[in-house]
Amino acid sequence: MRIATWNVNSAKQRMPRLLPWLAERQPDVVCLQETKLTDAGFADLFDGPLAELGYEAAHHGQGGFNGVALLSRVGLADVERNFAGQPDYRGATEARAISATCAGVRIRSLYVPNGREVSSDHYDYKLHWLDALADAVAQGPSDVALCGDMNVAPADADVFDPGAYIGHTHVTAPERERLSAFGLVDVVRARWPEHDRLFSYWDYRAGMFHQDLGMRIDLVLASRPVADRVAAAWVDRAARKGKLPSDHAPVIVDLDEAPDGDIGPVVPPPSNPKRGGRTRLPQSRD
DNA sequence: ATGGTCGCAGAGCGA
Repeated sequence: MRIATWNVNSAKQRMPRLLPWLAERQPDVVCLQETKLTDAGFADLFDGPLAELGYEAAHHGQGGFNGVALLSRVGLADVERNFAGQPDYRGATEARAISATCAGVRIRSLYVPNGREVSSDHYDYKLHWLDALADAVAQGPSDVALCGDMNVAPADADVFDPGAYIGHTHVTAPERERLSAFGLVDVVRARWPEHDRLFSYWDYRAGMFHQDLGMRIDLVLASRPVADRVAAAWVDRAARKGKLPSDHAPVIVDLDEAPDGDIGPVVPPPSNPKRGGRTRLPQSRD
């Protein structure tokens, strides 16, 4: 099963990139963020084309800002908008989370609040939002993947220059502690532990993408049973190139088949016949 | 090239 997550920065503007990308990459489950559409607006634009490509879709939007969606061609059960205990911002619930069960995995498409400035009310909102999400995830099923724009770079290797971010959001200890507190596996980092160029977001301004001056803030955080199935995990940089790109690239994760509980106990292989003494490798006799 | 990137909205703000 292939899972992808992509902050598209307006699904309407990204439609000419998104639909061909789906056809090319063939993800089974797609988490979208920043659709910037109402549910009706998303349905009008995407229901037809997505059905054509074989996807069911669930969208949670408000129009203008935020907006998240889940696309699936392997089932989309128990769709949940927001999450239990999700905090409001200045009295309003924002469209930043949608969840569903797809092929046995609880998938959450998340757009974590930006935080704007350290010591702003938006930063406090971000930390509370992550705390509440951790509580909700802890109450949920054991096979889970949090996918989306976390607006936190987990480590210094996840920004192009740690010095450039001193005093900024996305890299502070409280934000990073919130990510760790999920107790989940950052599957792209786990797959590429030494890489320092795994960025998923580059500012549109000043040729940042061209110079590869980015951040890795789009993550797939998986519970151990799901992380143990990861066969591939990568950032699809090609989707950030060319005309009318989002400022984020998609993250793609391939999972092997879930272990099947119905096949019974594994039968041990027959033991090797005794040969008397140590087994020897074939010797060349030239 | 006297701007500087987008998107939403239809001015300035959010990212």
